[in-house]
Amino acid sequence: MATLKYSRQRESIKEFLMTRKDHPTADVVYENVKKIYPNISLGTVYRNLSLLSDLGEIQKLSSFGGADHFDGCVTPHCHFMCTECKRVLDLETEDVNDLAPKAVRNFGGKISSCDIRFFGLCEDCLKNTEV
Amino acid sequence: MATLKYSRQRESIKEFLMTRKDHPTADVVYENVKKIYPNISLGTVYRNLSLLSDLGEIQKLSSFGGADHFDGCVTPHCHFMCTECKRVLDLETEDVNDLAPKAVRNFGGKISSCDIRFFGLCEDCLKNTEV
DNA sequence: TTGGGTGCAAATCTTTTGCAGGTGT
DNA sequence: ACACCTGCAAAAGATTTGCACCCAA
Repeated sequence: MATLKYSRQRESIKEFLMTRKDHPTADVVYENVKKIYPNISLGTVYRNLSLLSDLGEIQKLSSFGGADHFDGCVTPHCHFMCTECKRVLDLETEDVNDLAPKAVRNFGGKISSCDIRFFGLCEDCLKNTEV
Repeated sequence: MATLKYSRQRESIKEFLMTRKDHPTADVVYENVKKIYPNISLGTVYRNLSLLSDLGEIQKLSSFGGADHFDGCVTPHCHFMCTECKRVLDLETEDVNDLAPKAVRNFGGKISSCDIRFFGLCEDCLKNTEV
């Protein structure tokens, strides 16, 4: 069995994610954790992001088109991606994450989670479009 | 300007997608269309899937973890992915796709679409688990 | 001591792209 | 004929993995 062992790299990766309000990609995590552990490798970052995600300590936001994004906040919440600047943001919503599964009809399987994503223009890009 | 020109390959790709209830990946599309046009290349499949998706004639379901899936049905509806067998299915639901955007609070941007995905065990995998 | 963790590099997988030649209009 | 489209292959981007060494328990 896989006994989890402490690693400063994993700790640092998780800490970094917690301090970020945006949702960095593995690459961005790598660049930043490298400031603390210059020898860390991208492979280690991927391995730990994947491990933390399996443990449910972080959330993996699979492909919004390009590279995966990672979210240090695991409370269910919706995400928004700007089709212009590609930024990924959190969204405040009523409790759609609870409601959505209840809207499902005629399904014999078992739903355990749901992921809601919105697309459109973020506030900044909307302003630029109006000009 | 890009004037659209007919191509039997594109036609065949779209036709194939319409006949499928599941949501094949580019690779599966390629393997199947090759039965009709043995010389078709994977690049052409990708180019046309991307083009059709831009035209709004098909729907691209970006990364459920691995390769993108494509859906010949463009009416808004939710999708489900089995965490066990990785199958992607359509789900019948109340009109959450209309409701979800209305649940958003304090957002200054403009939402133009939403994508709802459920995860869990499909009917078949649920049965196998119970055994 | 022992098995998990790491760095490095190579490999894999998915998708995109440049180019020369083919084809619809 | 002109512009778009195709096949092919190489390139690009993201992620995984094999291996020898390192380190926490």
